[in-house]
Amino acid sequence: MTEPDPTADPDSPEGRGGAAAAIPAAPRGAGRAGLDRRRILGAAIEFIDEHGLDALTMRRLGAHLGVEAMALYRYVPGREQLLDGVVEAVIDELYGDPDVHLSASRGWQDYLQRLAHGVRRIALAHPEVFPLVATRPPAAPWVRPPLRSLRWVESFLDALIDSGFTQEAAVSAYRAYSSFLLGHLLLEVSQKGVKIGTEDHPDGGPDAAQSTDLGGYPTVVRLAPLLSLDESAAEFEEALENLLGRLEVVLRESRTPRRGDPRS
Amino acid sequence: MTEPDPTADPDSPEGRGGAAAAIPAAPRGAGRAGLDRRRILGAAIEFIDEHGLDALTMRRLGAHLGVEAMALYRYVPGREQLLDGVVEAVIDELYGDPDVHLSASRGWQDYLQRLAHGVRRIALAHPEVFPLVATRPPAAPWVRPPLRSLRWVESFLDALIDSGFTQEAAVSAYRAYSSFLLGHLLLEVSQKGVKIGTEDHPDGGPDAAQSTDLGGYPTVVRLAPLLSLDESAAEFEEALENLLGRLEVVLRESRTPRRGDPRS
DNA sequence: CCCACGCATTTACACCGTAAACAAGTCACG
DNA sequence: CGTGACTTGTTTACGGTGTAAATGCGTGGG
Repeated sequence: MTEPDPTADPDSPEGRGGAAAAIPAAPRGAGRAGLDRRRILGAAIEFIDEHGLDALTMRRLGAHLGVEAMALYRYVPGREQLLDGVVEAVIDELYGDPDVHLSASRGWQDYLQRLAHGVRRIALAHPEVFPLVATRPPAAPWVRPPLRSLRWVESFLDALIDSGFTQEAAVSAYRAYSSFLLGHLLLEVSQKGVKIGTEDHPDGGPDAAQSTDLGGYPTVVRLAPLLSLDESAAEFEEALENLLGRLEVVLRESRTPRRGDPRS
Repeated sequence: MTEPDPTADPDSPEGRGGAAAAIPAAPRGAGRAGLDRRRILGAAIEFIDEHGLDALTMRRLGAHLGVEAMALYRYVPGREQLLDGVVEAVIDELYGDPDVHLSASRGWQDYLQRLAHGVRRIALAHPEVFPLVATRPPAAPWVRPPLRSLRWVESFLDALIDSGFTQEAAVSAYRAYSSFLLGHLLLEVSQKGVKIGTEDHPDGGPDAAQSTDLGGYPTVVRLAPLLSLDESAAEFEEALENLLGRLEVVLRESRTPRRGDPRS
């Protein structure tokens, strides 16, 4: 069952072997014994995925781990840093993804493509966590969401520069790529979250007037089926492809710095 | 003074007449008398802009208005809804922007361009508020950040459809446009917030090792000047232009619906 | 005059993050 | 074995938060 449906989203948590979904937080056999920073972060991610970000509380997370809230403070300085640790841990799942490489051994396009899908996989696996990635202030001024860790930025820049990009081009590519990834995934995740998140409308009135009155917006109403259609995967692919194409142009232009001779 | 510098960012709060910067919350002359939902929302925006989102508390906002916290509850159901009201109010500043039109009277490209810059102006004017726009769950499943209000979505779709886009093309353009705007502005705002936000490093050691050890990231270190360069305005313009170009292609193709004849 | 009503305050409560004191292992070493 | 230091988790306590409920308090109409 769940045989590989060709129309399925390749980055959705169900449509894949499960990489980048589970965090190997508690490799020990037993569950209860031995607190640990990794275990705490893993539990926090699990908790957020399950109950939402607002529900995460030191006390509740403690309870979830079978421990008192204050116990967490021995491994985490405070709640803010715990959240920082959460986004770091989530991003670190990239290292465990066999489809994402740190070096552009098969060309920069392959590198960027794999990286993008890896990040998307993470975003879809942790839709409640991902907004954190976008919101939390970055460590260094230029390391920005969603490629938070310096290691990935380094890898990104190296990959492009090794592939022939100038330094300027690599940096501008980093910016374009980051903003594309962040925007697209944030939007996609927010839509996902709503589609399943809030299904509580217990006031089942007779004809149930929708939340807001759609009265004055005929076009929106008419296009509602199209608007609520979920073609995220295809759109992502297309936008990504477009970005890569754009970068290719940049690269080609940057390779012939002065000579007006593309030689066709 | 502050004469129009050609290199200045046209969307920055200082580089402009001031539209979309001040919210006309309290048109009444006096300050203290008469609470009011608009006044509360305006004060909340002002407060967030000034002290950051985390600092916003019912009690503090009350104090800021010269009133007790519970007084706010007569005009706002609760804190969550207050924040919803804040993003709504911020987005509503678009209506007061003379450079942004609700209809594409001068062509859809002009419309999209003006809208994008209008939203950018708002984002830059309220960098602390804008992440809220991205994070808050949308009212309807398909009305998503950053074009939260149905009225703008309606206007957007109408503008494109009136300009010859098919319904499908208009919807997909809406998605591409939204995600572009959101991603770019979120990144830009987050970078802005850091650049000025955290200037507190009172531990002025002798050689002051930067926050994290930049040891293992030579490329990042080498490109730091480039990475911290702020060319947001130009990048925004370029990415926007590219998006418009892409949409133009979509439009052209969508105008020849079936004939398998691109001719050449 | 008075009283009802709209508006702001006061009070109260459960919950939050976290500082500080405390207890309960665990382990090295004499 | 005793004993002290160290690790780990708990208890207690405090100030702050969102908000329900009761309380005051002008101010205008009968």
